[in-house]
Amino acid sequence: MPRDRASTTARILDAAQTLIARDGVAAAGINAVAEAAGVDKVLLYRYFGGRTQLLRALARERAVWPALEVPAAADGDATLAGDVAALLLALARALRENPLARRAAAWQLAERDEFAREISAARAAQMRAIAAALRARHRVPPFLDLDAILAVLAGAAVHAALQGAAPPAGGELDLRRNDDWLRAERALRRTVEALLGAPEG
Amino acid sequence: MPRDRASTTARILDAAQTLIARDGVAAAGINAVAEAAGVDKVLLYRYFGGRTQLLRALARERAVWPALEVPAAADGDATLAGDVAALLLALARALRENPLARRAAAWQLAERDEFAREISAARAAQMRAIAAALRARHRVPPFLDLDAILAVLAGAAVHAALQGAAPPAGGELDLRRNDDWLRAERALRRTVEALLGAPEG
DNA sequence: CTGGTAAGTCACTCAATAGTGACTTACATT
DNA sequence: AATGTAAGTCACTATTGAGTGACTTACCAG
Repeated sequence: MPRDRASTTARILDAAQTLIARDGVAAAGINAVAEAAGVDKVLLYRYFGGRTQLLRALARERAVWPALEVPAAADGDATLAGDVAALLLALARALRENPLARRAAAWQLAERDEFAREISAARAAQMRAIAAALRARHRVPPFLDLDAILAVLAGAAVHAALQGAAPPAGGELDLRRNDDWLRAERALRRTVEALLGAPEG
Repeated sequence: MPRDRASTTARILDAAQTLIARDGVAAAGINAVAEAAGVDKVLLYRYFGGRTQLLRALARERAVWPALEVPAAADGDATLAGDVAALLLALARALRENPLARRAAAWQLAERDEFAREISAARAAQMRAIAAALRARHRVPPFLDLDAILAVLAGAAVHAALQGAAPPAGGELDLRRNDDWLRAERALRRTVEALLGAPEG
């Protein structure tokens, strides 16, 4: 192990990320992270200050919340319903495929510590960006409460991704299986289209 | 403290319930529960067998997942959309007002232990009951994937209730406030009506 | 009144947690 | 070559977690 602060901090963050993705945020304790990184735990305190600050650094420097391609320019073909559906499906799929983001999302729903707040902030910023982009691209009818609709439907997307990571309890959709997942996606797409004006899907 | 097994076990379950409602499932450790119940921890092992079995007993004997009034008889006035909306809103409200159920729901989304499975089972059973009741009461058009729709929209309801228990990160809806909560409820109700055929709400 | 059973108490073990103080060693600058 | 600084190592504390063995005491049946 060379004496290289930059590579050491990177390895610490990598280790924390891996542990969280595999076993959840609670599993990323100082001792566990230090051991996984192959580094003395004193260095975690020196470089980050403690567990809280380690997690904060992780939330800020790594993509703990998935980044989405927000449609930017105006596009004559695009409909509000189509854009919303595309964004929500992209969100659901990103969470489904990114264990770190999934664990972070679950943590954000369950806990109230600083890490949860950090994730909430990233999430809220993204929602704001999406809402702004949609309003820039489309004329949103004034009777549509776009913020509330986005909050509710994004919740559905997030929830589906989280639920899909857990074994189902029988009789329900098994969102780990691809066919059931597609049924859920379809339901979500149809929902958006029914709500926001529907080209046939 | 009288020598009374029944009342002791009840106090243990009460204590576990209170701790979970206040600080989450992880806070309901053997030591913490025993202390909160005013009981020696040996009794937890004697009467339940260990932490895992304690939680299982709790899941089975207390209402860890909120019970809903599922509409039973056929009612000429009832519409599918109306029934679904009513059920989803009842679910969201029940979770919003029941901290134990909220913590359980969050746990079920985040963890994979036996307690999580127990909650999933209760949840899945409820969903099955609801779907069955709806099919008994209404003719569901064959092109509607009712199971998928219920899964996605119940997810939205659950997610909203969980999100509403956490402080918001700015710029978003604050679902702890009643007016924002009502906006979300409205969005959900309109969504259901748009999807399933809409009497004006 | 006696004895067995179950309720409750006490005092531990073992492992893992966060966090700290004191030390050694590499390395770049002077 | 001397030296200060920062990287890395070692050994420790204090707390908390789950779980167990051995004890005392209340109470009910005979």
